[in-house]
Amino acid sequence: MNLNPKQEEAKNKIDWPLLIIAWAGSWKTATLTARVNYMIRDKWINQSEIMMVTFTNKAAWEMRERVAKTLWVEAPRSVYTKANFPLIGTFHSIGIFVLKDVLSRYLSDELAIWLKKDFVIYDESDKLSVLKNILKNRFNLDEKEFPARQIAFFISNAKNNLITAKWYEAEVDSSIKEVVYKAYIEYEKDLALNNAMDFDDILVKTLAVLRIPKILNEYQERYKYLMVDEYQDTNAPQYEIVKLLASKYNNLAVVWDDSQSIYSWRWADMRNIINFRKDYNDALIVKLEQNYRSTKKIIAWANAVINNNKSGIKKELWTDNGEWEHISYIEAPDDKTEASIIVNIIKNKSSSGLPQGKPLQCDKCRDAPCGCPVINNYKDNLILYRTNAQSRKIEEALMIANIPYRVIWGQKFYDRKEIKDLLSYLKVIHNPNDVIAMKRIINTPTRKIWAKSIETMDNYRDNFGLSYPQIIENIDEVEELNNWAKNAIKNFNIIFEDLVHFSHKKIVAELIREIVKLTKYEEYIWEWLSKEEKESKLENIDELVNVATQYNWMEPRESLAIFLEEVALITDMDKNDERSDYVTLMTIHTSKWLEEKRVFVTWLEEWLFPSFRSIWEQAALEEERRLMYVAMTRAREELYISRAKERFNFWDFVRNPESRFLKEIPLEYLVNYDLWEYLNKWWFSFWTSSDSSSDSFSFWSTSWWFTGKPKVIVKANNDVSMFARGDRVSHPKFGNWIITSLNWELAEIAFSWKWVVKMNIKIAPVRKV
DNA sequence: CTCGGTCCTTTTTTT
DNA sequence: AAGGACCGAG
Repeated sequence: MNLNPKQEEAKNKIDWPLLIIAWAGSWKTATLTARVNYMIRDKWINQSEIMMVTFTNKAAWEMRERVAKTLWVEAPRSVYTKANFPLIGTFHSIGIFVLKDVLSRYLSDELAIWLKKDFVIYDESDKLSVLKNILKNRFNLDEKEFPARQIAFFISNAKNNLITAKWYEAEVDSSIKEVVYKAYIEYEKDLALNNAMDFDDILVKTLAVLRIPKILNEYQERYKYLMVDEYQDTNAPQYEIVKLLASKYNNLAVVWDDSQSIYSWRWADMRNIINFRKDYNDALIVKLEQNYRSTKKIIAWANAVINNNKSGIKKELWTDNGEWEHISYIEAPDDKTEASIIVNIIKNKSSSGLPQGKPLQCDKCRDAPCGCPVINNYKDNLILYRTNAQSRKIEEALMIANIPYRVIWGQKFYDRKEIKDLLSYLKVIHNPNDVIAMKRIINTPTRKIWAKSIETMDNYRDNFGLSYPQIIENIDEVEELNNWAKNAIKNFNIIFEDLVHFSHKKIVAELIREIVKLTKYEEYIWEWLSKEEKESKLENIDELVNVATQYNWMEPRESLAIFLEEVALITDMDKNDERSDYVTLMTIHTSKWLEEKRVFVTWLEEWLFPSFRSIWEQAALEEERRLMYVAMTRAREELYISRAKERFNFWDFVRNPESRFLKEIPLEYLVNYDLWEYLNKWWFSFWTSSDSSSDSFSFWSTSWWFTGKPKVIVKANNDVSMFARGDRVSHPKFGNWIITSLNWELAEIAFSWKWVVKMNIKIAPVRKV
């Protein structure tokens, strides 16, 4: 790929502070790749002296891929690979990398942190259960008055502003902060006792370690060339980390775009750029303003919207691309119609659904529209919304139309009970001090170790400073427990020790299987679930094993440790998809790293987008507007924006005025979608397509997690006479419903008391309960 | 006291 | 979907 002069300039300045202002679609990733390649191939810089920080793991993966390609080597699978290759990862993964390295070479005392090498990472729910325990059992506080979530928020806020528990006292100015202060101290104690870190700690501890001159010096010498992408979304600890690392050689390049800063709620601080300018007042500034992604009309629109923001640099994004299609505005009467219209547009524009599936794709079109009669795939469509919960209506419409899709959620897969259970086993095997994990699994599956026994052990732990494994091993000494309880605990210990033993011999994938076997986890699932749920849980377990096989090439205990670390940071969106043909749905936040040929931006109503939480405050509102800008600039060729006059939201029907962002868009390119003509067609096709004669009709479900493979839940062919009005039916996706009306095959099914959905009961994957 | 079943609530955005 | 509250059975 040829770089333009600006990109070339950014590529060549490698031994000087550099600020790359790179606006949406300016091929900054390509520029960064070229820059790394230039360092290595032209300037003979040692590969392992280069560090690049990305915002997501997905971006890191892609970056490693791209860099590897230009170097003709295979891309390392993770940050941890010891090969001679640049270190490319997120702040969090690099932080863990640093901590592990340092902890293996120094004693914790020297580092002035309590962390030990086998630390674990607590996710949001682990964090909450630690806090709940503190608030309820130690402080005896009412959860309504002092919700754990809120306390967690304050603590997180403190950490990200680099305020330690000890120093928090100065912040106390209200009764809630009084509680926060006390809880913060206890919380830190608990983490230390469990050798655990939360997400914020990863950054804070990394910074703490780098503040030790000797260690800082080591790292400065090791990584002399630094690059930070998405610099506008860095927070205080991240800023400090970068500043320290770069302070010796000053070879720091940051990529920045204030119009795409959408993470202030995670304490991203836009002022970091001001600090950067102060720290490096001689930095070279390069502006990449040419957009290679979108059509002229889309760019003009996006510019118009973003320039309504008072703060930030004025955007002068431009492009050489053609004008192409107008942008369409869909103003639907209600949310169901909104979803139907979108789905129908996709259906009409896609050739993938055709029975004989024509050969797809013109090679030229991959990079830019070439004017050929382009054939469209489902995968060319990206549907965006403000919050995860908004995917539902669109999913329904897609299911009815039999279009494969996948929903990308932030985390989800690792939030599922069965996955958390199995991971907790792994965590306890890895680090027996992990109390949260221990408590989760000690009685899962049920082995009659009840709350009372656990409470007793907790007391021992608190009063004598013993760890759970120590207590369990010497359970006979615990006087408060009767023999019956002791035996239950001993039985657990037998399994546990077997597993620990096993973990030294076999890799983590096999260890997971062994856990399922020894704990009789399948039987446990068997007992309390319906068939579909059970199957999906078993599939999830298989998938977990599948993911774990990536670590097969390592030593057993190493595979366990690294698997756990990566799992803590991985989210749903990080997994590479296999380019199968499906429509993708996700939040705008998640979409930041990608682009698509045809993009739909939905729910453009006041209160929803911009969110009702943001409209009262200028700064928050401007962030919502940036979000709109990000959404629009994802589109390469076609952009649709939609709203519904009435919709079901927050458990009620609401009518909100159109979003202010709509009014900020210049009318000249706007086309109103022809609703009425279209609606007639749609209803017609809707009823005929759900005709019972289509035997091969199958429902595609969400398979938002890991594999990215859409899969068939049910090819239903129900006996309609089985159903009657008033029946309760269960749907694998939507749960239990009630049939409120039934007209031949067409049923109206109610979820809660107000929300009614029509579906064809013969083919819908429902069954009677 | 201890357990297990049922009903109710939850939801901004994610490393 | 899953944790918490609540209640009835043992």
